[in-house]
Amino acid sequence: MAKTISELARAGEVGVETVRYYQRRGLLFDPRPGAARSAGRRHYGDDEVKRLRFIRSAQRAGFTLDEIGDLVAPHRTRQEVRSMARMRIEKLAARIAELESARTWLGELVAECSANEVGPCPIIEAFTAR
Amino acid sequence: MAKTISELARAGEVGVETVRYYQRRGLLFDPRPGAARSAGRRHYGDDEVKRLRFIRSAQRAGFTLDEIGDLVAPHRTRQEVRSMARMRIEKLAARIAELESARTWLGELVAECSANEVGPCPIIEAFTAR
DNA sequence: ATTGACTCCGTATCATGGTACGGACTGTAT
DNA sequence: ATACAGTCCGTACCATGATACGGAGTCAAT
Repeated sequence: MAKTISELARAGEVGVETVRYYQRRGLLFDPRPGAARSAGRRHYGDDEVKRLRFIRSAQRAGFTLDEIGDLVAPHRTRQEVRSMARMRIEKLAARIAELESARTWLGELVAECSANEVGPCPIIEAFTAR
Repeated sequence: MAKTISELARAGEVGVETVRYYQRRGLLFDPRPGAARSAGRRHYGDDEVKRLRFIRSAQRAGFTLDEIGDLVAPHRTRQEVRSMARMRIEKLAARIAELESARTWLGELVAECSANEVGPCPIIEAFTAR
């Protein structure tokens, strides 16, 4: 239950320096007031692991650390949080569409390039100018 | 046909400073040898526009500028270019899957949070630790 | 009791992709 | 001919998200 910083880091699949960085940014609880410390060492519980994992999930969803800071701010209402989540969902949809069209584009270039082996590569043709 | 830098930038939908940055990085042809210059001013043609647009497309597909530099390097073969493209397609697929699962995750949190208006917000619950 | 791993803290550095600034100069319109 | 916008060049700065470093202290096993 009581973890050291490196155990917390491992549990969250990040580096120790990253945990410390998140603490500096105020994203992770930093038990300064001596409460959960002993001899200068901090100790962390499952709540911290949970929060660290939340941060990573939110990052994967494309939230920036600033936005995550906003999200976990003390006085956020359910309405506010939901609206942030919904905005992110929209941006995700847009980004997914963009990546999908990029994938299609690249796929076409590859197919075209593989089709005939002679002449200039169509992919390379796509950016001629030397 | 013969464009100034700001016309090139507009055509590629980037800022002038960005064009200059790409030149510094060797991604865009920089007509230093006086050829396509007059009185210290550079001039650009459609080939440059094409290349600039290619760079932007490649970026949208997730290539880094370094990778794009590799891609447009002088002695790239068709095979090499195709293999880089295929690798990128795989990463795109992975990234798309990740974003889709993030979207699902967020969608579920929002639905859950909207379902009942009482008690703690499930989204906020997802990151408890203060 | 000594060693080796870990912790804490502050500060510095990195990678990526730009954006901004200041000064000198120049093309174009009036 | 003068003003104004645009250009060139070098260098500096920005945001984002880490990662590294050095020195001092400390815990835990041998």
